[in-house]
Amino acid sequence: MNNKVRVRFAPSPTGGLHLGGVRTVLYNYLFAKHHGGEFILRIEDTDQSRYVSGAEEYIFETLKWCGLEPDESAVHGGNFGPYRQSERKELYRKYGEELVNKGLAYYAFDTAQELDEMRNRLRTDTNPNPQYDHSVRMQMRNSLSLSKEETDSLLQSNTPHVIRIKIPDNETISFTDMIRGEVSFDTSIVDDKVLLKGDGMPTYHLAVVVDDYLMQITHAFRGEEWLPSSPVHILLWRYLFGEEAMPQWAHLPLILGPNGKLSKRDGAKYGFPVFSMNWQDPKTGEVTEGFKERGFLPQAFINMLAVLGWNDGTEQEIFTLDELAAKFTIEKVHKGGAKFDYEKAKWFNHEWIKKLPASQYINEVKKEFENKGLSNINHDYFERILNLVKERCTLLSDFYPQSYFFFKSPVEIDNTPIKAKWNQDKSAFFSTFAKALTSISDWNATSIETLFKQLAEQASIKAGELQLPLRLMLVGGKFGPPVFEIADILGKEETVARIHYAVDLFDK
RNA sequence: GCCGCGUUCGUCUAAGGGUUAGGACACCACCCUUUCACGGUGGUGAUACGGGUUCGAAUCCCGUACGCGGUACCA
Repeated sequence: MNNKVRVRFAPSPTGGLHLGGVRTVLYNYLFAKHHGGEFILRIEDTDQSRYVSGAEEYIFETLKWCGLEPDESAVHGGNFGPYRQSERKELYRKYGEELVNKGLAYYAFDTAQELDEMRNRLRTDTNPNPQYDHSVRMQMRNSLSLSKEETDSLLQSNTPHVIRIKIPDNETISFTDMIRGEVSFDTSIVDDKVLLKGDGMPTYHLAVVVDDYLMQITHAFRGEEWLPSSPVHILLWRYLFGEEAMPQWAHLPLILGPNGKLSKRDGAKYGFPVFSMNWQDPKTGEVTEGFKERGFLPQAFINMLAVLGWNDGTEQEIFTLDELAAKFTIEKVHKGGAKFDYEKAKWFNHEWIKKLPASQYINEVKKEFENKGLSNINHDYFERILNLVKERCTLLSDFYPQSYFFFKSPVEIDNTPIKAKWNQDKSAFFSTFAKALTSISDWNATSIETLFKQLAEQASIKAGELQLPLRLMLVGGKFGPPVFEIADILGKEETVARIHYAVDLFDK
C-alpha cells in the first residue's frame, strides 16, 4: 500500500446539499489536490427509508457546477467500488459477525417496543435519554444475556435482530483531531451502538469504518456533529483493522444561521439561499432556492465557502480554486462555528463578476434575457454590454435591470429629475446635437462627448446640466454606465432616434 | 440531565506571552463622478466573566456563563 492521500466525501442522498455540505466537499477536494491525492465520492445510502429520488443526481450536478469533480465515484468509476453502500451490503455482515465471534459485539433481539419500554422504565429527570449500554445490556434480550442455545435457536428461526458493539466501560479513548488537537471520551457514557440493522444494512458507524478501510482513506473530514460518536469508530478500527490503519480525522466546525444551526428554513425566513442549486422535494413539490439560481457564480460560491472558517494567514480574500488548492492547510481551519453572512456572500459574487471577463458567464445571463423575451441578441454586442455594466452587478440577475435599455427604447420617461430646468434652449440644443450626431464619421464615446461639449459651449449651457437629460433620453432612468459609452454602443441611428423621441416628450 | 466541542468588532477572521489588538463585509462621513456604481480617504466598533501562572496574558491553567453538537435499527 502506498501512502498517497485519499479522502472521501460521503453524503447521504436525502435531499439538496446545503452550504455546510458543499464546504465539506470543498475542504476534501482542496486537501486532496494540495497533496496530489485522490478525492472519492461515496454515497451513504444505508437508510432505505430516507432515500429520496433525485438526491444523488443532485449531488453530482452540484459538484459539476462547483468544479469539484471526484476522481472516483459511482459515476466516475475507480478501483475501489462499488461506491454506493447499498451495493456493498453483503460486505458488512461478515465484519459484524467477526466482532461477535471475538466477543466484541453481540446479537440483540429486542423489538422496537421492548426498547421503548426500557427507555420509559429508566427515564428520570436526571436521565432523560436512557441508553442501551453496559448498565442495561444484561437486562435485554441479546446473545450476552441469553444462553448460547437460546441465541442459536433464535438465530436459526430467523428472528429479527441487530448486531450491537459491546462498548467497554470505564476506559478513556482519545485521538488527535487535525483541527482540535487531543480529544478524549470516557467509554462508560457511550452506548452499545447498532452496527448492523435488522434489514441487514450496516449503520453509518460500521459502514464508515469498513469502507474507509477498504477504500484506503488516509484522511477523513466530517462535520463536528460526529465528534461524540468517534469513540465508537475508534473502537471499531481497533477491533477490526488496527488503530494504526485509521485515517487522520478532522472534525469541521458547523456553519450557523442567524439563530443557531443553519437550516433550509433560515433561507426562506431571511431571504437567502442555503442550497447550492434549486432543490425540489419529490414528495411535497416544495422548492428550496439555490445559490446558482439566485445568480451566484460558482467561483464566488466556492471562494466564499472556503474562507468561511479558513484563511491562509494573509489578508487575501479572493482566491481561485487553484490558489485555494495550493494554499489550503487543515491547520488553518478555525475551530469555532461560523455564522453565514449573506451580505458578505454577495460581496464575493460582486468581486467575481468584476474580476471575470463577461465571456465566462454570458450564456447564463443571455438565458435570463431570453426568458424575459429578448432573443436573437448578437453575442459580441451583448458581451460588450456586459463588460460595460458588470461593476454595477452583484448578482447575475442584476444584468437585466442594468442593461435592458440597450434593447428596449424608453417609452415612458419619468422626467421629474429635469423637469424644473427644462426649457426652450435645452430643447433646441438637443435638436442641434441630434442633427450634428448624424454627421459624425468616427462614432465612439470620445467623439460623441467632444461634439456634445462643443455644442454646449456654443449654446452657452453648462455641459453638466445637459448630461442628465441625455441620460434620461437614452436610458429612461437615472442609472447606468457613462452616457457617452451608452451612445457609442447604441449606435448613431438609435441614439439620434431616442433623442428626437424624448425631446418631443419633454417639450409637451 | 449527562458527555463533547467552542467563545476576538454586528458578521467572517488575523495576532500561537510583549502590537496604538490588524484586515474584510456591513454601516457612517468626505473625495472622485452633475446618473447609478467602481475607486480612494477617514470613522464607529471586539478579546464573555472571575480567578490564577508570569516582569508581562486575547494568547497558558482552573472555574463560571453562554452557544452549538451528541445522547436512534438517521446520517
